[in-house]
Amino acid sequence: MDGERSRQAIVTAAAGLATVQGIDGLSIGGLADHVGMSKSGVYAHFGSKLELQLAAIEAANAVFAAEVVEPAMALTAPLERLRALCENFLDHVGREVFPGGCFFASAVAEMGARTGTVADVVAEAQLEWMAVLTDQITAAQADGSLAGDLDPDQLAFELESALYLANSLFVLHRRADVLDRARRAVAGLLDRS
Amino acid sequence: MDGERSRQAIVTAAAGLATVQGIDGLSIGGLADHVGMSKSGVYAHFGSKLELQLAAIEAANAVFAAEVVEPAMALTAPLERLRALCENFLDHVGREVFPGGCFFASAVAEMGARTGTVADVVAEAQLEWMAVLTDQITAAQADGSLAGDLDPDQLAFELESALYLANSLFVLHRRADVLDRARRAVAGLLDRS
DNA sequence: GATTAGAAAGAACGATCGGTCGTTCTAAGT
DNA sequence: ACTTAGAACGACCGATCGTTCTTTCTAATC
Repeated sequence: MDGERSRQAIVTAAAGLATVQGIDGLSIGGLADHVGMSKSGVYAHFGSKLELQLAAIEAANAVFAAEVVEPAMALTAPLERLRALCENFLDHVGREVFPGGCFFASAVAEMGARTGTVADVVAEAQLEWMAVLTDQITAAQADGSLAGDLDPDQLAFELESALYLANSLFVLHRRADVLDRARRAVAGLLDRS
Repeated sequence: MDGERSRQAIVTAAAGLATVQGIDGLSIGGLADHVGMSKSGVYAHFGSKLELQLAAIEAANAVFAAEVVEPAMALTAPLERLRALCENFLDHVGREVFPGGCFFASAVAEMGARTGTVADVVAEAQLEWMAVLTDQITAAQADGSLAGDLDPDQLAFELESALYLANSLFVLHRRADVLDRARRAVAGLLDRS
């Protein structure tokens, strides 16, 4: 039916608005105006605000997978996958897919100190993303393209830290050069061995 | 008078609550309950919510200066100041001075994509903090304790990225080992030359 | 002791919040 | 042609939001 298409439009708009107003600050009325529908028309697609929030997270996850993870995983060499993961992330931020930058970066910052289902889902998504990085690091160590004596979790932390700060500063100051700062940091981390 | 003391208590509580609920998500009624006053009693100290938010930022800035910046600046060697700035920050986060971690980290993430006075003040505070780091880097280069050919802004970015991610992950997962990850990253950046 | 300034309380305002309900319209099934 | 399911609407609910107003209490001033 036609309902699935409008539901998708609502959920995509919700994910974008959530990067600016927050997942919690997102209002159903404002979302309805943004997609040109009535408040109850939007609400009918979800039984509660919680379900809307979870659907928005799911939509953001799909966007992130399609833009960042999957194109990198299409490569074969682990080190090249790792480079692509970082570059795809920075490119994804720079293209301003969401007005507030990476959805999960803003979600982590907003929900980090809170409890509840949304916070749990966000925390789990963050762990999964770090695991994607760590997996490729250990694989790159196994095939000899990264030094075997380094700590995979430590390297993943240092890579993610550059990506994470670049996203925040790009959104805050709207200057593209912070993305290049992150690219240089990533190159420094991966080319050292 | 006694009014200044209660105003200080309100503003300190507001800064703490803002790291969990957000500067915008902070409600005056909830803040009043938290400090054991009536809503209008709290409100009387500030003419508007905007003034309350600005006062909370000012209070957080004072806490940050007293806990992180000033103790580091009491040292004399620029490189030791730099180390102390990073360590004081991580220690400040680990002691959970604010329940949501570093006030400005959450403020940057929340206000990054928005416009208005609060967003401007937060953005300026972030620039000032980065300038504190950069100043000590260039000073350390001048006295020979850091390599002269490295880019101060790049090193400041990489240091801050470790601190910034450590703060977010500590708040999100409540695991103290991410602070040690950041300590190792900082040591790697400063001991390389 | 009367006056006064400031701190806090209490009630109420318009607006908006998440959420509910009944209705209308449309398109497919029989 | 009649029925039915689903999409969307408009009106409304109680609660809470920021904000304003008036009142009460207290402590210092003259």
